[in-house]
Amino acid sequence: MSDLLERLRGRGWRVTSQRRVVAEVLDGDHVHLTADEVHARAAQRLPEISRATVYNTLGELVSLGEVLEVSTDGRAKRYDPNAHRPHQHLVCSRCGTIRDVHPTGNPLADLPAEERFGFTVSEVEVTYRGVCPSCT
Amino acid sequence: MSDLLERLRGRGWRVTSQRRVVAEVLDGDHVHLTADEVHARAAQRLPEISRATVYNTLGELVSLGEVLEVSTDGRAKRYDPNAHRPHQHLVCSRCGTIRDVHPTGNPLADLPAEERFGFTVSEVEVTYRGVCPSCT
DNA sequence: TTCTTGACCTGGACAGCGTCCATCGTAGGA
DNA sequence: TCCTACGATGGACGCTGTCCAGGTCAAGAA
Repeated sequence: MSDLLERLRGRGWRVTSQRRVVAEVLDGDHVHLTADEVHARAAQRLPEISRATVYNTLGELVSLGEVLEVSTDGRAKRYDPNAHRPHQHLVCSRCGTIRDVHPTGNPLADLPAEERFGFTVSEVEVTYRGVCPSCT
Repeated sequence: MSDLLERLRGRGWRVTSQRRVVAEVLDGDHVHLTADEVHARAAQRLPEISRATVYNTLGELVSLGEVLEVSTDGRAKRYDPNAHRPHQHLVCSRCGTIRDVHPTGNPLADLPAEERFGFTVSEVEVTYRGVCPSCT
């Protein structure tokens, strides 16, 4: 994640303290924070950072393909920094915990032509649901 | 869908005109209405029906397993009356149209034990995304 | 280092979706 | 027909996300 800012600077991004803090908050594995959580953590380091800036920065990171948007519960969207390794999600139905998982096989191949209704299908998103060890 | 009301009455549901209208609106194939759309259509037949009642009724139908909740876009949830035949969804990224589809294979089997992190996995949700014929 | 400027940040207003609650109405059994 | 508990109403409220006018500052130029 440290070279993320360099990559963005190379694309003409102005590197500000706000953007740096948002990028730092989104570092790590199995990170799936809501915009509000990102804002709360960013505000610990930069108390005056505004909600609008967090939303803007997250939106930019998503358009640039550096962060994925995940909505597993129909409530707040979550932001997943693990955008460069394809993966799916495993969600606990009780507590909402999310893990990145790597299924075998290619679900795109499982959709026969006669089930495509003329669509040009380009993506598949798989969400596994169950109960995590702590909630069992 | 006509026996739905009978089934619900058998479970102790009080059948009111509001619940009947909501159930009727949700009849058909490839129906994926938002709560607001359900309310608008219900109000054509029963002008005084309230938003709260529509939300309550939809929530009850979901808990009873008669209707599925689908959130494909992170915005309003959609309600799918086709709850008794397992299926997945194909969504147009441009216009948002949703089709029910039936992939081959069993995605649950594609998640190896070492990728389950101790979860008891019980469900999979697959969303295919692409561009529909009208938007091409 | 200082200057300049346009991209960026801020805070608040606003909109969409959904929930809650006190009160009123009514389905369905006695 | 009457009673009553379950359901409907609608308005207030909360959360998530967007937009905007005005103030601020990163980074290149000199």
